[in-house]
Amino acid sequence: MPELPEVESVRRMLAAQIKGKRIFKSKILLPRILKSGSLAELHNSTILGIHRRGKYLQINTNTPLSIFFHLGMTGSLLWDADSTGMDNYIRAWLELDDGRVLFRDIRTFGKIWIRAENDPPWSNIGYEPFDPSLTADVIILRLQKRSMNIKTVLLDQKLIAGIGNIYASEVLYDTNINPCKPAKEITEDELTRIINSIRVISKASINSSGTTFRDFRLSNGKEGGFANFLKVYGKENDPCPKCSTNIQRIVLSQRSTFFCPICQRN
DNA sequence: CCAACGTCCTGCGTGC
DNA sequence: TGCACGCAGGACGTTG
Repeated sequence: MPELPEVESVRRMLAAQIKGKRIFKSKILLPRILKSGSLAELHNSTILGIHRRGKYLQINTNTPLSIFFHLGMTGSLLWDADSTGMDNYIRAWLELDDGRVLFRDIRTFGKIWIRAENDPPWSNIGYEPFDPSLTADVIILRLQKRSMNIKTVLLDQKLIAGIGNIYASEVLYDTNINPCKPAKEITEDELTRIINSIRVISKASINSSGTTFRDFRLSNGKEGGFANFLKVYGKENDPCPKCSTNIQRIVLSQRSTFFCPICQRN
């Protein structure tokens, strides 16, 4: 489940692999992943850069059009220099000067859009976690309108962009906040701690090239290293690193949620 | 506006 | 051993 650190890790590696190169050809193997436009519109254009917004990636070209990607659950963008990466899960590819970018996606929740550079597919997307203008005081009023538990609200991309199921659990564990706590009861001080923790954990994860829990791969096909540093996600019945109580797994809004019942009592 | 829940999809783990 | 089934979840659509 590529979240902000995973998408950012892909962005950095892929940028080094494809920046400045020309798109000669392309192929969509699974048409329903293409949500707007046509890759053919980008043939003979040059890749100028690659950007991230939340969990979205945007490849900018020397035309008014960009290619936007969302990796969904199991999507990956792979740099395939020697044409050895083709398999049954490749859903699209771009042929560049000296290799291919493969869009590989097992569960096919990923999406591609060809749209104007300044007309992205996201709407009402929330703050970037590293945006300095994101402070507790600017979103506390919106939080206080939500009766839903804080863990589920952290997954809402319209509030803060980029948090997914893994980091929502990790951040609340780091801040000793119970995932079931109604968002409206979160204090401004707690929200400040949450924002800070999102930044610290995201940065640490990016430094390890993200979390490979099962399917995530970097654009060179390798796994991210942050799974070794997860404290609670996927750790049901393992001892809490802080107090040794068994980590619990519960389901909130149909999503697995992991927490320490002692450290995160409140 | 918000919440609840279904939908999409395929590999894998479980249980009979 | 083999097969059926349920689970995993990001974003969005529908319903209330």
